[in-house]
Amino acid sequence: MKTYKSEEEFLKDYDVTMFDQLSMTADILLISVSDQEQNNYRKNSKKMMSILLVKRDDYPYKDKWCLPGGFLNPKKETLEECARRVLKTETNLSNIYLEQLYTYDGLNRDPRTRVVSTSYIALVDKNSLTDMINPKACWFDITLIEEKDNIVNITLDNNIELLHLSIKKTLREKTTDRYSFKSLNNVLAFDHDLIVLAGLERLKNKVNYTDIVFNMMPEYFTLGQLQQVYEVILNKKLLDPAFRRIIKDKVVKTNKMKTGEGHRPSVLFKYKEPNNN
Amino acid sequence: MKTYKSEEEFLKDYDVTMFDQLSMTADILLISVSDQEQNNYRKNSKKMMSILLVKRDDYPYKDKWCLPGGFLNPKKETLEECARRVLKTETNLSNIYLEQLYTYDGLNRDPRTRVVSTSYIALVDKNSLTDMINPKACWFDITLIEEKDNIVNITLDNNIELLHLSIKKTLREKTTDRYSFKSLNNVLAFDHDLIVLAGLERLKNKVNYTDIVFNMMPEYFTLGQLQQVYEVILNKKLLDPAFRRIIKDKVVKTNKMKTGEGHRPSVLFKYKEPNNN
DNA sequence: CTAATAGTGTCTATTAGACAGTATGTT
DNA sequence: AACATACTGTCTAATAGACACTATTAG
Repeated sequence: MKTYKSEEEFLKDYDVTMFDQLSMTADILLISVSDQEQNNYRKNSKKMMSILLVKRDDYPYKDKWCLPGGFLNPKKETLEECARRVLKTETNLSNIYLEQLYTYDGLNRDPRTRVVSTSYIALVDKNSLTDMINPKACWFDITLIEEKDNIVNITLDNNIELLHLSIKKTLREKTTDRYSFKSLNNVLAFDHDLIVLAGLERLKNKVNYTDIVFNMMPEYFTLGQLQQVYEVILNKKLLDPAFRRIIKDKVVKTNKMKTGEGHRPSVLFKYKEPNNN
Repeated sequence: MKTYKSEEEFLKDYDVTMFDQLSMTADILLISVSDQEQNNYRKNSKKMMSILLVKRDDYPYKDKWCLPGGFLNPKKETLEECARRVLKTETNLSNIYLEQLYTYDGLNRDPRTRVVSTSYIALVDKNSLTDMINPKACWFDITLIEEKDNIVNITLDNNIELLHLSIKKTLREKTTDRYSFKSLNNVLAFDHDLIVLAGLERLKNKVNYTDIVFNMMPEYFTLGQLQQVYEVILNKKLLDPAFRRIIKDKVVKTNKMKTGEGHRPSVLFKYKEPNNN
């Protein structure tokens, strides 16, 4: 390999056709919270986080599950547009909340050729789109357990198959928040095990200082439902009065009520846009 | 489409040129905090944040300042390795703290061809490497002013030139933290105006819940110096007792002192690794 | 002595956590 | 009436903000 003494020298040598180029993909971690049916008519349905996976029907990684994703057309679209195009074909939905997560670029993450993937988190309210999913796509409920030796176990369940991912986290230089992730069993195709974990952690963090949860909520919701969504994302119980204090400025009461639940009805709320200053 | 019996067979047949390809670069926002000389011998030197820029001496954007960066060699290196290689040629330093910031992929961000850039934040203690900089590179002190109409003005000063960037922020869907950024005057080459702002905001956020500042500190430092660095990053004054409460678990007292400052000497501290659980 | 920063004690205000209580629908 | 959740009041603990005070060096 020729070595360059400066960036300028490197660039001077540059010729589009001379230098190797590469392919890029956009991969999407589509996250939602689903209701688990309850046997007791009185009880509220329990919530679980779930993500959408697609079964690969061709090589490489034939028959493995992976995140929806597709190759970027560099002439025509941005990565986010690419992600939206893929989501459209998978879920038939537009106007989904999308946020860039991380760019994965391991040298051998794709056995075909060098492929760099920019991953996106997408958030939806699953209950408002159940019937529009591509038949090859499937929702998996998530159970995430953090072992104390920095190993994270993630179980994915679609009621037919159970996938068990196991990922090792190693702390990096002077950060307290940056880890190297390594999948111990590579259950999903490519490096998608890592994208799943990174996405869930990002969501967990951002829930506390942003309003992104509301992208996973229907237009009208009860505070109980909202609290359950927070609880399932944060993976811990919250106390009612504290929760209501925290979200009281983010929602507005409506004059609608949710009734017929076998217990006291509750007021339906809407998301309230923050005043911008 | 032909079907394959194994991944090996598939890969043998696979043609890389089947998909459109593109070029990638890694661009680095190298941030440090510098001492501003004081006329009064008694006073401590004031601190300013500064970033490293390089003057382009070729087209496109000839004679404009830009972030150090370079094209990825897709056969041989990851984006982070590419960033480290570029940093090595610019600052002659290895072992710098690097963190992926964002992937920029506007269709026309580079007039030559489609180029997607993954940007990195790099943090250093500038005072321990002043003499090893590439002569074409130059440190610029930063002054950042947030106007109330979501316009951010950034002044970059290298004691010879003054650059004045102006960027408009527009809030996106249900987030409270995600903005679209648009440069109003494109002072730096490519879309580097935006990378600068995004990097500074990221640093400001992460300072509160991570230990990244210590990547910008010398091995031994006084709490006064550390506080000044926090203050210049957060762009506000902190109260001494509160600051000391917050960082007391992150540092260890040494038996060294800093003397000869025209006032009471202060104890030198070191960074203390957190216990991992 | 003086200027300037180093460093600490303590009061107050704000926020988070905990618990117990009341309210109100469905069956 | 009983169940289950909705919703609120209030005490306590923990944390953040503010201010005032003492300490210590070079010149």
